[in-house]
Amino acid sequence: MHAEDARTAPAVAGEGVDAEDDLPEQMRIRHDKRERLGREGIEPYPVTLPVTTTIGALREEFGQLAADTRTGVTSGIAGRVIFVRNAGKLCFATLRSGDGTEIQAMLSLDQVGEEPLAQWKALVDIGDHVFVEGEVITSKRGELSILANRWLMAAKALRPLPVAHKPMNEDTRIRQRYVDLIVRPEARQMARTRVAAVGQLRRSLDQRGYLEIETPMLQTMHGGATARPFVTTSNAFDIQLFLRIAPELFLKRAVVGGIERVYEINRNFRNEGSDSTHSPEFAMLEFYQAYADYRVMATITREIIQEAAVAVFGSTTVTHLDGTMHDLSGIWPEVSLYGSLSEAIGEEITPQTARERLVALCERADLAVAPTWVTGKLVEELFEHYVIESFDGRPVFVMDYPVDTSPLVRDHRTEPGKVEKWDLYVNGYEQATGYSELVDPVIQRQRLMAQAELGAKGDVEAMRLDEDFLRALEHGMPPSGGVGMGIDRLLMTLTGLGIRETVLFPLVKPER
RNA sequence: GGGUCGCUAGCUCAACGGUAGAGCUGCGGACUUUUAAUCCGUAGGUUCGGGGUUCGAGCCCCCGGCGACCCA
Repeated sequence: MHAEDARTAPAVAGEGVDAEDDLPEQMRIRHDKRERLGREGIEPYPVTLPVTTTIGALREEFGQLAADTRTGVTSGIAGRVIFVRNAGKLCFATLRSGDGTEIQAMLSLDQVGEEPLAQWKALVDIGDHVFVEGEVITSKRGELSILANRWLMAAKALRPLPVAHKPMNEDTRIRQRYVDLIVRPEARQMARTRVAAVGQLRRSLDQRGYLEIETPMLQTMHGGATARPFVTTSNAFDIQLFLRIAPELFLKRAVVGGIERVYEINRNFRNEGSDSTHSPEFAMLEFYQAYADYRVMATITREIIQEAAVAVFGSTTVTHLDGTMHDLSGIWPEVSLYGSLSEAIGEEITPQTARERLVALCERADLAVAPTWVTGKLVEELFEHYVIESFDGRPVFVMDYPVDTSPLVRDHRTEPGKVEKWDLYVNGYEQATGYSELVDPVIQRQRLMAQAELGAKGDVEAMRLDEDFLRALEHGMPPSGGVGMGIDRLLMTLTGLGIRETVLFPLVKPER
């Protein structure tokens, strides 16, 4: 009969009805309930509700009451229905607020009346936001409850929640984080852990006399890192713009200008793929300090990570979500990049080692080598292949990098061919990097010229020759140390989760 | 980039190439102290999309989409 209607009805007239009919059964029913609420004079989406307190506040004030207590206190609270237990003349529902605190609503025939109780049973689903007003009591089983004298819909949910007791598919969790946040306490906790950690980073740097600034995300020239940028356009200026890959060159301009301790926490964008440690957009802390070198910066980096751990866990021993404990206390070991690699492969590797030899070593290790790679890049690849696993996840500072992969870093004060740069590795990934910054404008120009040559040869990751940055350096930049630290990766270090769990709404391919 | 695996009801998962099922959720009923309530009854499907093989495809083959893991 329905099919008959659809066939004979005019297409336009039938459209709305068909769309409704195409909904899954459970959504259709919730749409019907929304309609019925309106018909029966219960606003499904009221603009305001007579809320008098929060679930958390009631928990705090009355959390310790003995079973079967009446307080004589009347409160109005709102929350999302997460469980429903309806009996004939007495209904229970667990309400939860956004901070995760919960309270039980009780609706009894004699308190709330026949029609409101029937409407509650018929129209309230798991997932709805409801308002309940009544006396604060504890049930016979001791559960803190509101014994309702009336209820109102706060917001009708048209989609059913997933089953609360089976973990959702990971992809769905990420794509529909709003659902993940509703059903999974760990997801809500991550949002708060992130705030705790980032807030502490700010306090740690503020206490050390740093000034937080914001530098351009839209840049006319990308620089400060070797990475492929996202390209966009300014219609008004009719010019090509880049989403920044790093704030480095602007923070250094600020140091030139006299902001001698400066930092920024903000997003970088790199036009690359994603995996469990990479995301095309990621949050980054960069901080620069005049009259400091890379060793000073390493110490500060260790301290602020430890302080973040204490802010989150109350201890420098962090507990990952899988229950494992990781000790971040004390001084972290340093290893030499070239020294540790030489030891690992049983052959002396130096900045002077011939390119052919390094290529041969890479091939022996089954590492794919691009013909454009400079010797430093080959050494870094070999290092990542042979050495990092031996760190066993513990934090390690890897010291003194090749000059040809680090165009913004000062030459090592004693070791030719190397620069004063470290990478901090934790759990096998790069957590932070620190430099003694290159401040000699003549050498910086040479380095950027070399980058420009690579770019001319087609290296899409090469840095550009930023004349304005060089002009700034030519005004004199004090000797400085600088650090870049991944915020998402700091959260990974603290929680043991993948980057897509530390970011609330990571970029995912559209579902089509 | 390469390899392996996965995609089935709102959710989590089954199903030898032969009538697509279960639990929870939903719907109807009973129940005034429940805690993932319980009991009885019941509905719910474009098996990721497109081609092919076959009497017959969720399953086999090809192309594509999305994802996970491993490798480089």
